[in-house]
Amino acid sequence: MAIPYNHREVEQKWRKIWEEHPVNTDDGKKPKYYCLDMFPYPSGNGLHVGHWRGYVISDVWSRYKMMNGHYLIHPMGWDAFGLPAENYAIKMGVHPAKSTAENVANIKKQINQIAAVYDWDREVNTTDPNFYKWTQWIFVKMFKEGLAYEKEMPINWCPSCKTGLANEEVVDGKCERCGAEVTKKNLKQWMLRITKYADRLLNDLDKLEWPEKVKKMQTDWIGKSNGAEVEFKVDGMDEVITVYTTRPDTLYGATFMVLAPEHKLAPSLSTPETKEAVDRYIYESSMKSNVDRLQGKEKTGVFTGSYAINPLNGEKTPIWLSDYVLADYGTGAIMCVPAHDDRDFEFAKKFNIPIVQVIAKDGKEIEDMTEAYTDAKGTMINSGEWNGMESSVLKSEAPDMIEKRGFGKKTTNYKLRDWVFSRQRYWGEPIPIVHCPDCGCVPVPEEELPLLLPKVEKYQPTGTGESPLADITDWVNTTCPKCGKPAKRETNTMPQWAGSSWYFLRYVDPHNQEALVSREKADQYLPVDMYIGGVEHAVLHLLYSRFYTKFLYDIGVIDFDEPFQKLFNQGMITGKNGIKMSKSKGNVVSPDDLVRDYGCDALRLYELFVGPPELDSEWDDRGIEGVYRYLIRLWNLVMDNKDRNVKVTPEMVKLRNKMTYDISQRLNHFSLNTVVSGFMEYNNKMIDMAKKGGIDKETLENTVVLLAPFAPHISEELWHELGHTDSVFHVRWPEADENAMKDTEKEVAVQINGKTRAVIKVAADIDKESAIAAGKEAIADKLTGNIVKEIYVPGRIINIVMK
RNA sequence: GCGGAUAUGGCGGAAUUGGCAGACGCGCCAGAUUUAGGUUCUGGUGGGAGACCGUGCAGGUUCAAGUCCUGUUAUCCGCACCA
Repeated sequence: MAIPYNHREVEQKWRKIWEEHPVNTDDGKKPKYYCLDMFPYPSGNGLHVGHWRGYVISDVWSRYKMMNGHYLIHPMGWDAFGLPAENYAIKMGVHPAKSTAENVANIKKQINQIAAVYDWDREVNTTDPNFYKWTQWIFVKMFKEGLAYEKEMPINWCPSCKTGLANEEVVDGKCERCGAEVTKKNLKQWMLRITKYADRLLNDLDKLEWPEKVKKMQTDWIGKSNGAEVEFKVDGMDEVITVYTTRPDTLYGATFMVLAPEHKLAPSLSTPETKEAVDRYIYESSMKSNVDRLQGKEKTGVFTGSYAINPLNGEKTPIWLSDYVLADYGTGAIMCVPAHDDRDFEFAKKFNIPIVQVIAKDGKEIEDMTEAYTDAKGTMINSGEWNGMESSVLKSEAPDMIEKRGFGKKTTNYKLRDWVFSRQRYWGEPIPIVHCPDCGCVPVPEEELPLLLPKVEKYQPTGTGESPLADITDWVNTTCPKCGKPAKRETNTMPQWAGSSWYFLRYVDPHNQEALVSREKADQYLPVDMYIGGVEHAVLHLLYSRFYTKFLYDIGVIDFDEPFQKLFNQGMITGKNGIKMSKSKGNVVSPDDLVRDYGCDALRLYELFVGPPELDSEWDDRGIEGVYRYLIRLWNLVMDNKDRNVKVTPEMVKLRNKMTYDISQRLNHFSLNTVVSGFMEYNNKMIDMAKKGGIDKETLENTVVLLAPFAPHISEELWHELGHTDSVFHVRWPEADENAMKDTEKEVAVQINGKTRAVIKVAADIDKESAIAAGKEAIADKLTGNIVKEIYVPGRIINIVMK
């Protein structure tokens, strides 16, 4: 009796050997392959089986690339600055530096259980001064290029986290982190001019092999629209209101105008009769929170008493105020065409404002309009000189026409806002700026970076809009790098996204003291070929990283302007009934026990086997038994047959090639769940074959090589049991000989009117007539009607159509 | 409201893209081994006595539909007055 499979022994043995003799080596000749995991925030809760999934997928893919002759960049690091780490530290009552270090050590231990081929020499940590030196350096460069600027403005403020937030961090009017309702607060903030890159961020999406869903989300977030700004004179006043519209073709249909209550002209447009109502409306709007404003479905508004002159036809249109117009988009004022816009229609109906149709629907004017006609399809009517034009044509030509006539201009607008970059918190990179009374904002000289985050006793957020750093007078008081006079340091810190926006560059040159990354190494190992992680970063981290990469390209640090060529979003692993795993729900499954009982290899396989990798999957512990049994059966199969000297038959050759073909195909399509089921299926076939007379060594070897990226330890062990001394990971990934896997005989279903009546075996190269004849013979007793049609799909189906 | 994804046995899920629905696994049933339980092994397992019926629901195209078309429902995700 051979030795039974003991996962613990096998896994411990190879873990140690691989540590001493790494399998991923750079000989300077192999092409690189950079496969990146989204680096984790080192949470105190440790890993659950859901975290494993992405790491297993990326490791399988990496090892597969390695066996195809690549040198891997497959690193891991820690996104350790930011709110979650700080909130955790506050909760536990320890300094974030301490809790972060502990959590990193703990999670690293857990990640090592996965047995991924991470190159720990490349490890980075965003809180390491040697790392954040370069995070600060990039900020200084951006400041010098005019991309980082200070501005006082109402920003999103989380009262629970006591810090400002970027637009991207506000979800449904709530804080992305803690769920508290976000309020507005006037604060002087550091901003990054990401809007300057809006067009490139949008257009370059085309170059990327990313899930369409993510591209769409970024496209929508950037929100580009083309249209025109049109100037309306205010009747009887020396004022002009500029509106932005994407539908200048409907200008003749503009029967009123609405300004956001925050519009700077709003208070001055009231008349003595309307003043009270107007002032009250402006005040009430200012008191509403974001959430209230979104929830108020019924439109509200007030007439100012003033009129604007439509520049095309000279007609007087009433000017209203309403909070359905956003102050910070376009010009904060719109022209309203109730006949062709849903919102304007609703407003006009409510306040009895005339509706003028200017695009004919189905060639005519609509009587008793009950909803707006919003398509730009149809001929223009009621539109003076534009009558008879096609609306879609006019829509694209009108901006130029308006520009020529001198009352407006062609304009492009974006929903994307500049990035609010300061946080009023302790645990982040200090913003390397000195405020000098004479010189203004002066960056810390590059050679003085990193500007260290001072150690403090009190790191709790103040809630006043100032960072806890403001209390450390020794640190705050400094001298101006430019003029040498007394000056004060910026006390805000950077958001968590600062480090994660560029960390992937550092992995290829993590110890460089002179540069963020040397140009040689950047050219050699970058960009990232495959990026694997959850979809939750679709518009946060992934947009910011693209922005940073483009900036670093522009200033010549790197020679590419997109960081991640391919992106794969793995689905979430949930608890029973699709409930997200969380400590509070008590449904967290820890990988530790499973590794102990079934081994790393079995858990790796099961992580893949639970379902299609891109979809969410419910975890069920019991299923792991299945893959574990498979490993035992494979082990026994190899052990029982490795020394039998079985004569190779064409069947074995066929099986081997089919297996190679199937596994490779599925792997290339990222159908990793079916790869695992494929291994089991072929294993059952090999066991049958072995029972009947044996299985040849070459087929066993081939199996073990194919399995290696998925279950590295057992594969390595069996590879050596099969008589090899070098690592299985140095074997080249096999190629299927498609000729050798062809069947000489095929099973063909014989149908009558699409219903299977028999299954026959025919020669694979049989001609149509013979096949049909053979089929008919097999079902002769059932051929009772008139045959109308006979269909033969080679190697698959014979269908006799009978009446 | 708009956009996207998903829907297949008791359960997770397969289905070379229009060609034998339910691969593979879990669970369950029976048998063998075992003093017994567990492990392991062998066989069975969509429904129905049956002809047949079966891929969320209703139609359609086709010799043939889980797959294509039209409509519809449910769940999840994203966006949400962006003029």
